[in-house]
Amino acid sequence: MKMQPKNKALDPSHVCNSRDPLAVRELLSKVGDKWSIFILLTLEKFPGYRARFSELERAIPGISQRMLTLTLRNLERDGLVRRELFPEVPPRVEYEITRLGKSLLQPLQGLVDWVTGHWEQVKKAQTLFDAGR
Amino acid sequence: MKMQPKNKALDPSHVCNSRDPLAVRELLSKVGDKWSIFILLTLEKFPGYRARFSELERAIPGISQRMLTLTLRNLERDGLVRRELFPEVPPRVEYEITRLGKSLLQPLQGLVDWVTGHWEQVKKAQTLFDAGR
DNA sequence: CTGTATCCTGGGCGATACTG
DNA sequence: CAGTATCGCCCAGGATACAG
Repeated sequence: MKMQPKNKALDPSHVCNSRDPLAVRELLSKVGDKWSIFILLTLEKFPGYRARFSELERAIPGISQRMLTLTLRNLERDGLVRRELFPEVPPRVEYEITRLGKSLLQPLQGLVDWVTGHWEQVKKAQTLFDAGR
Repeated sequence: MKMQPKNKALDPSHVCNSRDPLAVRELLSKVGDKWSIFILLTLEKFPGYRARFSELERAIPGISQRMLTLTLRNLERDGLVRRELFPEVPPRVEYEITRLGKSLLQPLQGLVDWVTGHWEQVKKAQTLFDAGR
């Protein structure tokens, strides 16, 4: 975490206090990575917000074993997901969204809704922009 | 965009239709990059949701000229930001959040609020996790 | 079944220099 | 002032093989 020098004369923090953005950026550096959203939204669809490793793997097309493990580990570390190991053979592991994780699902749903409602506009803006070179 | 094989027996899409996640992932691949959030949230603080290039540069500590240009260009392409060039010498350019962009600020504010309310818990979860190795 | 260990590549992004 | 061009580093993440 880097601290920027405090120069009152040049510091524009009276306009943008830059605390919110910093924290949100840190959140996005977690949940904004390639697979976290998929895992959270997929887990949400399972009964009891619970699924085992292999179920997630099948439910998320294109994810590699490696990235599923790593991303789940990060989500677990952030307290968004809980891991439960059943000592059987073959081993079974279940992942479940925590209360904290569920609380995050609501603002995320806000993004989902925005996309649903505005994606067309974005696409149109893009083609318009690209048309103008 | 890759299509997964359609095997009804194994396809768990009745559980997770995987359309929402795909669109949200695409959104996050834009707005979830290193600087977009900073620009949007910073622009929001300026009167009239407007600021010139150099103001943004000063208001966002650490951003390079290159990334400011590139990120602004992407936001403009997506229709989230409008660029206005005043043909003076020296040239002046102002950036303004569009209606579409403003509509995105609301779900983004949801994320900001979540961070504000839950960041402590995340940090605590992390130290707990790290303590257990 | 659920991971872990390596290797490898593409691209995001910073630093720097130059332009109208 | 507001860009564009070039170079180079780093690392997220894919492929593959192996392990408990």
